[in-house]
Amino acid sequence: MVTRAEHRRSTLLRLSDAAVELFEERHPDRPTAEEIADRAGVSRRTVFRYVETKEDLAFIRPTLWLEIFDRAVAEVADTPIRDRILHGAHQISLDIDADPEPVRRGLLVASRSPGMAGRYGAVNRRWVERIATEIAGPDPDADTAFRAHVLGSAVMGVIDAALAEWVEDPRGRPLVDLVDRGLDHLAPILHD
Amino acid sequence: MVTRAEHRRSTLLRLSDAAVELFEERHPDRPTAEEIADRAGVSRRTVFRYVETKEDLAFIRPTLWLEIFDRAVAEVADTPIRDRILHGAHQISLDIDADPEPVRRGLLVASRSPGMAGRYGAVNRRWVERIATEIAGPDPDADTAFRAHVLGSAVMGVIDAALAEWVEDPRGRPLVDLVDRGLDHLAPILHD
DNA sequence: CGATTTCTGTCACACCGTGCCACGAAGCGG
DNA sequence: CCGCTTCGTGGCACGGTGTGACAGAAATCG
Repeated sequence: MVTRAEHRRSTLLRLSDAAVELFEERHPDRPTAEEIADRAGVSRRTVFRYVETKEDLAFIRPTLWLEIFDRAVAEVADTPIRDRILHGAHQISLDIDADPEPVRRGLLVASRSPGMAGRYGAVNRRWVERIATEIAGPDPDADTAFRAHVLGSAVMGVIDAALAEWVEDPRGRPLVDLVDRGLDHLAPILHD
Repeated sequence: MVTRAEHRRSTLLRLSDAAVELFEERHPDRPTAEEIADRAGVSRRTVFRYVETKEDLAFIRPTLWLEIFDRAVAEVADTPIRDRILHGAHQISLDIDADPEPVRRGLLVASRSPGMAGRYGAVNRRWVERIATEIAGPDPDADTAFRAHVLGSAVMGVIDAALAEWVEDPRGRPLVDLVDRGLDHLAPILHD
């Protein structure tokens, strides 16, 4: 007997893998929702019970990272902002290292398909907001919120650039190192 | 007799205005492509000769800003990066001031519609790349490109935050001032 | 002017994303 | 273990999207 949560999670990852495979095989065309559904062993209708558009299936894992980040940040809530972000990146890296290939291939597919830039941009923006609230702290005034948004975008830029480099060479430097190096560029302005 | 360039431009802006109006009227529902086409006085088919998706019609003006930015930056090509960006922002502000309402309403519509966050994210990303290449200069090495991407995201964050504040109160401080203030946060790290 | 290129509307088509309904399997209190 | 409820699913139908193909009008060019 399988719990509902386990079942949902495994179906989601099966859909994700099927989608990434098919987006690779069909490039530059795109698979239909039905093909993805068939390969994952579910009906077309069910696909849209897991994601809003089929393109979202390429970013399932990066989307799940938000939860990891939340938990990680909560663990070190009373440390400086830079440490919190690094700790979050570290926990995410551990998750990636457990099985890097699907992540890498998903990000590659995403970066090549123009139609996906939009959906990936949406994930990106959610991350910016998340990091900005982390920097702003509770009840920020207008100026603090403004500054937090700017720094949030900058940190997201670090993560983006780090991921882009890591995707090209997954056997190279660990993702955390790349993020660490990127944050160095922001060191003069990144403080609580 | 109307030149082709003029004709295309006026059709595009007519589509943009029709779309913004209808997205406002129909909120939280969304107008169909056919309704937008009818109001703009063209066929549904023609809409998709101007934009890839109907949601793009809310950002027509921000998209056109890229051209203004390119021209402005070229004018002051030999000044420090901060001045170039400020000059670009200044030229864009002049364009906005000529007719601010459509811009403001478009951005408001865009910020409220979840489906649009994605498409707006795509525009956002094009801006990040554009600014990053401006910062990186010609033939950047890997480290320079990495740093440029980080700073590009940060600058985009400034513009984003400035636009968000300006949209809320268009009679408040001019957009250039808001961008200027935002760039102050990046001053310690923003140099050539 | 005629030849050519660009823009348009019409039509047809595959596909997307969603509401609705019925059914089976998981969860839960007794 | 048993009934009742809740959740996840497939099937179907439907309005809507975005695109290829084609033919005609309008501009550009020589």
